[in-house]
Amino acid sequence: MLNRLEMLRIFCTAAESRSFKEAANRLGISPQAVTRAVKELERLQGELLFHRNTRHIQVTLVGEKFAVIAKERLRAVDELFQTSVPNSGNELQGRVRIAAPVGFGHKCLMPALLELSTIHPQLDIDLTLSDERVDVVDEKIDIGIRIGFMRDSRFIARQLTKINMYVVASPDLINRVGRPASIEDLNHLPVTGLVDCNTGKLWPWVFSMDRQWTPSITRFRSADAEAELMGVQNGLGFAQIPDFSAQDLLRQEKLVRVLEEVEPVPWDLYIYRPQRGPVPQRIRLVFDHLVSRLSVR
Amino acid sequence: MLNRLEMLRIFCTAAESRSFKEAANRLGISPQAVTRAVKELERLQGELLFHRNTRHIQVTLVGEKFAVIAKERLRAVDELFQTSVPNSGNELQGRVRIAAPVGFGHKCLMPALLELSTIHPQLDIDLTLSDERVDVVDEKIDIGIRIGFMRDSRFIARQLTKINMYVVASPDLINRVGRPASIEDLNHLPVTGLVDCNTGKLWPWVFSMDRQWTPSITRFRSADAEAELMGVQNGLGFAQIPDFSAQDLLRQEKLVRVLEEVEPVPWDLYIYRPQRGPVPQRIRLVFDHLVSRLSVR
DNA sequence: TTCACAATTCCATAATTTGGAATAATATTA
DNA sequence: TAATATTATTCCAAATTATGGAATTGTGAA
Repeated sequence: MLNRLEMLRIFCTAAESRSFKEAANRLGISPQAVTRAVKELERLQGELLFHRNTRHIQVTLVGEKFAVIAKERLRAVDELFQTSVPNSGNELQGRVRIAAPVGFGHKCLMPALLELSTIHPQLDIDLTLSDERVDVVDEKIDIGIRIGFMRDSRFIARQLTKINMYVVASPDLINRVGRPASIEDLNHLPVTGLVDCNTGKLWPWVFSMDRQWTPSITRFRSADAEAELMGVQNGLGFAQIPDFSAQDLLRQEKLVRVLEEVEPVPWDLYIYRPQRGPVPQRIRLVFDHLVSRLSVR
Repeated sequence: MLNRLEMLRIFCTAAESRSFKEAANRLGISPQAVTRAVKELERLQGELLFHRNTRHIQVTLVGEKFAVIAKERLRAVDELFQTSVPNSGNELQGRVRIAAPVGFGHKCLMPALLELSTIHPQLDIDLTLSDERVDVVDEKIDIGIRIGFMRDSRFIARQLTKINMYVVASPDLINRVGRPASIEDLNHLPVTGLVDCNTGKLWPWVFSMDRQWTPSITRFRSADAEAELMGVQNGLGFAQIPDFSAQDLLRQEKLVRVLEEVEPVPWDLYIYRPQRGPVPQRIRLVFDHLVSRLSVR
């Protein structure tokens, strides 16, 4: 008999996804496994939980109600396996190598890792922050975090959240030079730029309908996102910043969003690790901890 | 990785048992499976949940607290798979053949089956009540209930409860002839007897330290336990009766226990079904229902 | 000191799970 | 309208996990 807990987990994830394939990706399993789990659950419940065809899925009313209860109880059981602090067994000793984008690392990842280190002092976290494309296998990384696409079946990937890209500037700057009304206006306004370490060129800004705009003349540019952000805060120019970097400053009204109507579709943030095999407990522990902490947004 | 839900179930059952072997019997699994589940749970929790050696087990304090929470959450998840009344799918249509001892059938099994029929009107219960040894496979029985021993690996067996055997008589009879002070005294007192259908002879009475006593001269004898019980109630003689038959009459002081100090160790009551394989849903449903209703004592 | 019994470990076998490949269905695009 | 791309589903061979018998070890009772 299928693992009932996993069945519920799969069902709940599918209920929050636009397709079984998406649910499968989020869980790091195959689409067939999703189909099987949902079918078996429907058989046990004696009810259809999804209306579906090859083009889209729709939770039934029964399925929605069931999902609410199931998610809660699933969480309650999962807690039984997470709340306790394990003994310092050998399995939790050892290094965990993590790679993540710089900005995300500073803003979101470090708090989660500090929390983890408090709980598990014996873990040895080896964190590589880089905006370069890091290969998990070749660089001997245990866990990676990446923005964009995960079309590589070598990895178990889970989507953590969505990353929005905002165009922002300081209020002072906007008072001085006005707000851009279109993407083209950026050509005549001071902007900062983030340098792509791989190419030495500036990252293009992305907009809705796959439009792109690359700064040519910048007031400030750097490969260091932190430095760019400082420049933006100090009125050096407009910049396109991921929401996790900008949101606190936006909340404090130290930065202002512009060109909101042409914002691009959000990018996916993934956490991934090498293809399954015997995974050390400490890797799994860190992976699961990061999934749970970084998904809450 | 082990099935976490089953791990919890095994742990909770072990926490309520005097040995891992007993827990294994109750769950219809092997003792190795219990050992494995508990060890894995201890590894995940990083705590010892049992102090144990080959002679006895003791839940730790941590284990006790964990068991309380785990049991509740396990029940909540199990409910997800039980509360709904499934559609009248083909799988719940059909006959379920059950065999049980006569007395137990009348007293305990029928109420549970009536309840089940109310919930699932489409079930077709085929109940065979007999004190003969019924072979589940040969007689095409889906579910059997048996008192005594289940040393047959052909079956999935679960212990339901313990059956005590009481020597009882009516108060009137005791007033007339006195109480027996020893097993030997029974030779000089009126007794009733239950006839073994298989052999035509009287069932022996069983006592502590594996002592047995077989009535020779009886005031009344029958293969029908109900008739024997009526005889006992009406003062025809002493009888050895299982507790499920006697307990109501004892409570109402219509019968009185004697020779309590030589009562045998309780016998196990088992529910069993043929060895696992594809088991129809309705069989499983009835089996699980009976397990849950008949274990409560 | 011996014995009986149960927890645990090991290992071969059985059962289950898995994902690639194939098939069928469906919305989108040309 | 036909072709294409994508996804749900099914099938099947391979991989992985679960299982219980046998053996070992430990422990309380006789």
